[in-house]
Amino acid sequence: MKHESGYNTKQKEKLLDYLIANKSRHTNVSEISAYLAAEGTPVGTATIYRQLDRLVENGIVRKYAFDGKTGACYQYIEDEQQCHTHFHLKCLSCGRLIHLDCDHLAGISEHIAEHHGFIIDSSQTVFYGMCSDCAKAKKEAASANAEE
Amino acid sequence: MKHESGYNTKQKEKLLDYLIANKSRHTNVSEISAYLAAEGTPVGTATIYRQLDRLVENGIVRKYAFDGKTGACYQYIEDEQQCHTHFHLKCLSCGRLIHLDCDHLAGISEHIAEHHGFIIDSSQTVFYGMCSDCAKAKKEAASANAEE
DNA sequence: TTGCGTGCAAAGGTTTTGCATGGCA
DNA sequence: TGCCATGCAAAACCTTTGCACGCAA
Repeated sequence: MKHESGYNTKQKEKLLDYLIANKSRHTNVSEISAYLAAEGTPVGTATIYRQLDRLVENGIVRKYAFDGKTGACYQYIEDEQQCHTHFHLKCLSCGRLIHLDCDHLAGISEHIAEHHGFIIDSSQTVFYGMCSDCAKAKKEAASANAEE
Repeated sequence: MKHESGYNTKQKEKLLDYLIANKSRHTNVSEISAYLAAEGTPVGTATIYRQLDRLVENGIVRKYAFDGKTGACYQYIEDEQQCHTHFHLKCLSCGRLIHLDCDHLAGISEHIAEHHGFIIDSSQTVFYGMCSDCAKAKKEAASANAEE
């Protein structure tokens, strides 16, 4: 099985521990770095990136690249199976990222795979739009500004 | 109607010209910058970003953010109407952008709007994954590397 | 003329790289 | 012991921001 290649160092262990402990959500490098430092095992940024890269390559961790400036996010992959039913919604107004576990949506992947010959990587796919809060706000602004 | 707001400058014009001329594919800032410079109308990077931002806001250009380090990509949106039932598939392997007109997919927006209170902007939303060609190629590579 | 758009340069943030050292196997 | 991983710092990169000047309206 594709597992931790290379040596076992405590940095790598701690890093993986953290990822696993937070597998329900995604983190980023600065969070990881801050945690490890606070935890008593400060790890250099370069090392974190290097380990993360390897973990991603080995399929142990998933990398999300929502936005160039925010920095990439990483998340431990618990099980292969959870991948295809999990999408993300990102609000373009407030920037909120919403995790979406929905069986109905899972059908999308299948539909597209079958009918369009395209395999969606839902971990990389983000639906952009507006969350209910922002939609409300914009609706009001728009009605005041209607021109067409 | 949401069009080029603000003044008409030759920089903006050239930039838009380039985007329209390359509407079949996506470009990035360095490409644009290089082109404009070679073309005899060098435009400052800051200006390109600023104009691009505005174009994106006005719905004239679509912005893709694949990866932090690659930089964002931009693409001219040909027609307004194509947007709301129209999703995009982008192959992460070969970079191909596939336009997807499909009634079934249109239901996605409604489902998410109703059940998740989120309004998808399909013109900004891109499904990332793998096209059939690349999937085939990868499948072979993966089976050769199977360890479990 | 007014004020927006532009350009330059500097700042900001994330990620990568080089090199010497330290630790795993 | 040999080699990989680490750390630090510098570099590279993309993007944003400040400020003065030029140009569109």
